[in-house]
Amino acid sequence: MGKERVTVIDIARAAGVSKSTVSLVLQASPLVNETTRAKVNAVIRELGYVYNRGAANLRQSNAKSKIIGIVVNDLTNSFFAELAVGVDMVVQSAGYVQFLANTGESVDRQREVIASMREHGISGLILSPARGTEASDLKSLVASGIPVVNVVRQVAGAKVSSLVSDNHAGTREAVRHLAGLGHHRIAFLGGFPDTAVFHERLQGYRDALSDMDLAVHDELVISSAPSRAGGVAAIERALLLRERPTAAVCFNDAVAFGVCDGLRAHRLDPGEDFAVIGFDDVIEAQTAVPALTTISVDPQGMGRRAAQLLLKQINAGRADAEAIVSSVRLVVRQSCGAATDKRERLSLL
Amino acid sequence: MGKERVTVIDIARAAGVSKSTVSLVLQASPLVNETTRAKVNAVIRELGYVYNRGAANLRQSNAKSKIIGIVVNDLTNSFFAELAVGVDMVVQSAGYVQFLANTGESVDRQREVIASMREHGISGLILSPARGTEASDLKSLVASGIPVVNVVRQVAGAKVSSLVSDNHAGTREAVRHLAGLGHHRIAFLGGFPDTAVFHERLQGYRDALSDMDLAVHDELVISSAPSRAGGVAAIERALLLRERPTAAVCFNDAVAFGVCDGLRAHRLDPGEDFAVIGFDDVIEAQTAVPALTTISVDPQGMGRRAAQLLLKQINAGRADAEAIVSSVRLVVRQSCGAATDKRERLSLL
DNA sequence: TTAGATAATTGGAACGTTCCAAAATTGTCA
DNA sequence: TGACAATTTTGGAACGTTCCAATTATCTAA
Repeated sequence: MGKERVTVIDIARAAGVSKSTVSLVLQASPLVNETTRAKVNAVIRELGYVYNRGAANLRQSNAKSKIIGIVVNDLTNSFFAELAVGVDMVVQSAGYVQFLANTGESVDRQREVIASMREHGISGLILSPARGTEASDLKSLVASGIPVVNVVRQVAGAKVSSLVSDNHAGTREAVRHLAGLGHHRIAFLGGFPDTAVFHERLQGYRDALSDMDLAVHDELVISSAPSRAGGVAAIERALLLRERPTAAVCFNDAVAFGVCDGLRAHRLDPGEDFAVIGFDDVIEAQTAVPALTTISVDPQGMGRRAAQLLLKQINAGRADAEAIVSSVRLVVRQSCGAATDKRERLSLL
Repeated sequence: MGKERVTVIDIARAAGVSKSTVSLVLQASPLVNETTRAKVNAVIRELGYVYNRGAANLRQSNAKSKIIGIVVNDLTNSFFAELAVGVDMVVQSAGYVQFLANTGESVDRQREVIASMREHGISGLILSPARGTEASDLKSLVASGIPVVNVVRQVAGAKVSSLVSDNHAGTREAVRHLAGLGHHRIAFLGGFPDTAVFHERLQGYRDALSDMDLAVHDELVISSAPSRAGGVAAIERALLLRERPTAAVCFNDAVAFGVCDGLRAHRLDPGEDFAVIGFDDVIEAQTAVPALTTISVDPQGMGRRAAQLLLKQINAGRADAEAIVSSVRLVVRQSCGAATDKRERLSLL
């Protein structure tokens, strides 16, 4: 039953008009008479017609496919899941649909999925590049005139727009806050040192220490995987130091949660005995115990802004690359030991 | 530069063959001579040709589009993010690409995204239905012969395959384990009571209590949003009871984490003073402190199996609906107070 | 050498839509 | 009523691919 497709021609026949008229109705063209439109629409519903976008954008090679691609490097990290949700929101409401793929930090996989998306005729791409992505990986894509917006990470030398958070200002503010609370041995924990993001955040940390006339101790910078497990590992090493730190700025929230876990495993109370600050403000940050003080980058908002930027470029035909640095703000909660009230947490219940 | 598309005809001209031959090369047909194939492939690379799938599956209306759709009801829940990653794995390696959309539990949004996916000619759909989805919402989809696999939640009366976890056996085993540890006031916390999943898990809880000759106290069943915040709320209410429970089986891991948070807020130590068991085994379950005892449903594995089931149906032309109940197992960690070693956690570092 | 088989190649037609130029219909006003 | 404009409608061509039937090139063996 219902095996063979209902086409625009079937509709035309049933409604007693030409296929061109049906096409105009489908595009909500003002050229068609109201009565005709109503009749055609009725037939469309009756026959259960479904529009064939493949055929459509075969003809209109300029006005593209209404698909935008989004590829992220780690979907299991809730930061990226939320980013994707933010993108989805604006993209949907603009009548586009999103193709989502996960690369798991593999540039090979990334190449495959981008190729596949091109074959499907995406009109734009939002990309959180896998580690090790080079400008050449994106070259043919941008050469073909498909707008690309990089998020979270930049790719050096690539002529594409980017939207990254102000990593330098973020860690800088975090360190200043901790120093203001009287800490002077502040660690920087987690993250892979071969990424630009890591260096930006680390530099913010270093600059803030200088600003506050505090010494920079290299042994207090401990890199690790940017994950919860990595956070546990990093704090373990930090606690082995002859002179222990009393506070830490973490590469991201996942690391910060791991650090809290590790502290507890040593019978230390995060927020009381040791101050912890994260980066990202993922959704769990406010409900965790202790609630996490963190640099808020608002992943969903970032996804929304990236999508808007991309749509702007798609509509503009070919806007030239712009680099947007999205500002961040410190959200003070319990984990840095400075919060004075519990209202924020309780209001969630 | 590079504005106009390179087509199969351009390739043909440049390689000195006909477009039909190029087409055969693209399909890796054995009919074409090795030398010709090599030459054509060289030209393809040289001119930077990209395959136009839209045009292709316009012609071959039977062999579909190599797109599979996946729509989930809450992508910010890491369970679904991991499910999507699992689906992506097998779908990618079968040469398909995945269209992912998030409904945020809205049936309206769900209707929109499914319609959009149909227009793009998906060859199959994996669906974790939004709350309130009815069989009629899927009717025209299955009538058109597109295979659908429901995951996590079933839709009553819908003639589609489904893959759900054995909810009843899961909570049953959890309760038995707690009873075996000597608990006899065991709560069931979290979840929306208007879902089938809730009832299945609740029934497993009840049946296990009966099995163990324990009384079923209705006040120990406290529903809430299936989220971390919901877990906090549920345990708050449980601790207000005249006769407090000493253990809880939670609707899912998110609730369980919230319960741990809530316990700590009352200076109770989860695992020591109160036993907590979750459901799902999300990735954080093993790294959390205390590591969460939970019913493992292996979200990635479930995604993989759902994708395999779907691909099987796509290839079979039209396999009839099958309902698979995926078995679950109790993973004992610290949060139920029964774990004897820390090796599992430490091995992660 | 050639008949017959096999291997390799090829030109159109077709898929379902949109666009274009042109035709048909309706409306307006002197 | 006729002439012109404005509104609606329409038939084909085109988009980039695959399929089919048919053609051409190459091989085999008597």
